[in-house]
Amino acid sequence: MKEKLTERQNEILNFIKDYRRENGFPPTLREIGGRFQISSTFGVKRHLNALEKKGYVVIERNASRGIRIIQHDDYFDGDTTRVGDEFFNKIPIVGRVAAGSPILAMENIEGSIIIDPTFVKKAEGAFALRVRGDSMINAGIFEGDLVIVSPDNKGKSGDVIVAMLDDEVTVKTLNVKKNKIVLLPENDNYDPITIEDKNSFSIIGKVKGVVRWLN
Amino acid sequence: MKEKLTERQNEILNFIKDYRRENGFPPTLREIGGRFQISSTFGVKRHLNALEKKGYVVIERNASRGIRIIQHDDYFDGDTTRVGDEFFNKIPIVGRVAAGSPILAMENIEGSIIIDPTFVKKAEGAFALRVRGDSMINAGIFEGDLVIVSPDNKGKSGDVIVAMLDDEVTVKTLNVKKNKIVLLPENDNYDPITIEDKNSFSIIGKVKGVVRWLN
DNA sequence: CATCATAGTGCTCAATTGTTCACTATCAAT
DNA sequence: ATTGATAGTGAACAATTGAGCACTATGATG
Repeated sequence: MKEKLTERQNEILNFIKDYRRENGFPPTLREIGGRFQISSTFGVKRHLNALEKKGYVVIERNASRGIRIIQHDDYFDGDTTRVGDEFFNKIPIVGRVAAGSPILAMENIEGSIIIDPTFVKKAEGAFALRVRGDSMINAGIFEGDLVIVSPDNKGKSGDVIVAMLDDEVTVKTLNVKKNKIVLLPENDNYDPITIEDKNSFSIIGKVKGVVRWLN
Repeated sequence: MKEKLTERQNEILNFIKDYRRENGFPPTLREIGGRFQISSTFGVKRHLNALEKKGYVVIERNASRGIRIIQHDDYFDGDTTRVGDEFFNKIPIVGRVAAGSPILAMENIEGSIIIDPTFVKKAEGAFALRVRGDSMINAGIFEGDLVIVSPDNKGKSGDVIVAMLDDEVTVKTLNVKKNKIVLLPENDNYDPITIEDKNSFSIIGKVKGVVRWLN
């Protein structure tokens, strides 16, 4: 079993994976540093050393961009299928969530959908949620749409996120102020929701995509 | 169409692919030269330049190992893949369409996307079109979104369709009146378009879905 | 409080790597 | 016979990139 990563290390590992998928080769130390405002290559190098020690990557000594990513086992099991160089990706569709039940509980699953693996990976634990209500129409998210949710990413201010609020699942734009969390609907008929009781609130994940089928 | 490679160029391209698959990153000029007993990096570089000119790779200037391998998919046959009992579906993404060119011309294709075969089948000749402009925001279709288009289905009144109008591709709601075709934008800032000259107008297909990726 | 792991700065240095030049050689096609 | 595309040498140079050191800071833990 692999050792657990710190928050920072996990961010950096994900950046390396994304970069490599987009460019076909891994980033340099300075490119990683640039992304995270780490001005010293040494700071970055130590993160890589930590990732290597914990078994997530292998670093080629003195080689530029010499980062080998070690695939997690769970990348290959379950519903991710490898065909040649491509990964096909089947994620569950969550329909109406029964109050109090874990969102991915069997009773909440209404089916599955294949999603391009360029965008979300099964390894991220992504799932699709069918949207109820019209509170996000100004963001182009309508009743019945599927939003693709990545629980690995809890979102930052301005992101569209899925949250659990008083046993209900809701899609809103996240707005973080100093000491205050506000959920913004994207519909003038609804008011922003200010989080008063942090115990009855949690962020499930960031919305990474929207899928709609007509007729 | 891609130009033919020489024997040597083909060997080198294959080596780069193999190297990348084994190591997770592309080789350096000297590593390529080492494999083929080419002592000068310049000799190797010129092979890469040739590969780039012929459209097989893209070289990142001054970047170590900066070799991007361009995938040459044949979009029009053999891209439905069977895995077990499931069919996976890869359809081309059409970006900006050059005026006067057929919409699926190679120069218009910017990539491909895997779509759940439950919704659109390759057999329908479906493709994805990247949306330009904001004329459909009230229908939840934004600039940059991908609309999934089925050319088998020319749509009926009330459907969102993709049409070719005066050498331009446009997404609108179709409205058929007796003896008149009107294209309705879904944005109050735009006016409906009444088709006067049927020669400069044709329906490409019906929009069967919308896909949007955030960040 | 002391200790340890994590995280970062600013800097130097060495190694790696890409770029370019002038020159040679082969082969196919004009 | 001359031209053009391909293929390669050897060297010098510039740019990128990784490695390492001394030092600072924070939070968790015992």
